[in-house]
Amino acid sequence: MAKEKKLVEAITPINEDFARWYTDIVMGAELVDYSSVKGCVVLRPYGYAIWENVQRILDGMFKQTGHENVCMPMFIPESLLQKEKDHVAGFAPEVAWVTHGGSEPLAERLCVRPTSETLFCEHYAHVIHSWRDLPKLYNQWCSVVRWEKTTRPFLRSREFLWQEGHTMHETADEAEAETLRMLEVYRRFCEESLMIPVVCGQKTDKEKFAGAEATYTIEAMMHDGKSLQSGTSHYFGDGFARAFDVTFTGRDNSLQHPFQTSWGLSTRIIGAIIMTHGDDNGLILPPAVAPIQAIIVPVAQHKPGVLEAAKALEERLRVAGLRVKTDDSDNTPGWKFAQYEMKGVPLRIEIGPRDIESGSCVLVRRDTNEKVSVSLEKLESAVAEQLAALAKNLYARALENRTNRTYTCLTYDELKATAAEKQGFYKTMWCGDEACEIKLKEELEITSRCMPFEQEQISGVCPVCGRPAKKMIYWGKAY
RNA sequence: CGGGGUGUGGCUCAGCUUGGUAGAGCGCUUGGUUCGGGACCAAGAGGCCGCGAGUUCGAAUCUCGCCACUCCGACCA
Repeated sequence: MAKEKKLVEAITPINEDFARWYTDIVMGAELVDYSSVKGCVVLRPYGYAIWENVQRILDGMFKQTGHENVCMPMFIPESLLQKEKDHVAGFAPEVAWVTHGGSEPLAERLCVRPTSETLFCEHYAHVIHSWRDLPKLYNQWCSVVRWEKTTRPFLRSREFLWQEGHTMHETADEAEAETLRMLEVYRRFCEESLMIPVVCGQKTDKEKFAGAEATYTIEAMMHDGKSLQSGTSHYFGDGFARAFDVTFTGRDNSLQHPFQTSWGLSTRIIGAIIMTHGDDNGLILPPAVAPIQAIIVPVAQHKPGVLEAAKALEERLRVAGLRVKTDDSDNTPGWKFAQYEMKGVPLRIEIGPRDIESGSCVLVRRDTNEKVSVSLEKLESAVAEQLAALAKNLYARALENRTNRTYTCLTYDELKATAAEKQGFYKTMWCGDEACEIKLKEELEITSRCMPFEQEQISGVCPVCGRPAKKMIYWGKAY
């Protein structure tokens, strides 16, 4: 009993205070540490390793779609940032400025990039001359800075890591297709690697990216029913190209502006993983990005043969291509169990004298806590099966949560009552007028999440104003 | 940027009301016994009480200012 009490004290229960639970997990699983600059966190080895796995998988997908990585400067001269007026209006309030070099004031202050559209455009103007130079399919992995007022690890920090893809195309159709193609890459990554179901759709004009013609999003629902924009893809038309004077000679020998896209996914996705899959015992990591996919815990490791047996399992699984570790520290097995549950390791492998005698080991799934004893001969296949089953279950659980928390509302009163009582997606029709969107934000404190690609005709009218509806839309509260 | 909370060994906090030798638990180090759900015993190390001014013979404690972190809102990826 005393032991159980201690376990509860270690992490705030998820349904008691979700925000505190989140902070407990982030610190307890050793993902981050705070630094002396507000909103700038240290990504510790375990947290950074998750990001490295995200990078590796996504980068592979980008290579398959023909994108090349580049590295842009981190400073943007003020005059360059100001060339596209919607863009600068959107970002100006939250940029950090460099005003001095050493002790000398700079002739022109430099902004620390909040995003790199302007830098890419300046560069594209130099390297794009002919339709034969198109498309340009670039991506960069970097950090950007946005001087947020309040901050939370992964969800909202002043400096964060991300990738930003920036492409230029000969035609509008081609650029629009690219925008949607990359959104689909994000969807596949989230659903197939992270086991997070997402709603794909378009943002309203109010919520779209500063300077974009259209913004598309993948929205994920967290455990508590709040929404998290997990990746975005923007279509710019030729607006930036015009503002930055990017031109090329077309097939018909006329001077034209290329059409542009950009798309990004950040370390915020780690917040999504935590808040989608975690539970009262800690983090649960999808196997594809787990730094350790299986943790081997030797039991009674001082007894002859135990550690050797554990190391033999580790070696076999490593050869089979798994990220695996043996914890041979002198902490007790119980301590190790709790520790790796906190860190979200998908599978635990216990091996002790009893197992060695019977030629087996014990596998324990992090999601269900199910224990199975497996013959050592079948180790590799059993581990693979358990990991696959866990991944499948993570997706199913997350989808179930989203389904249970998606509410269809036909009238304003119904929407008001639901938004007041239940956290989730509120599915309604919408007339398309921003006035209705603003009203919902002011009166019900909900914002539009997206207009899903998969549309349904759930009624004929907008519940806010009663006029004919154009689209089905999801509303919610967002992180 | 608005509202709340908190700053005391690495961590969680007590002490402050009523000024007078800086404490506890956990963690850490060393040695020993343990090991199938957060072990136990013993001996140690470790603090300019967030920072700066005041008041006072004397400040962790009282006064003023500042800073940081954190939570809840508004905004973003």
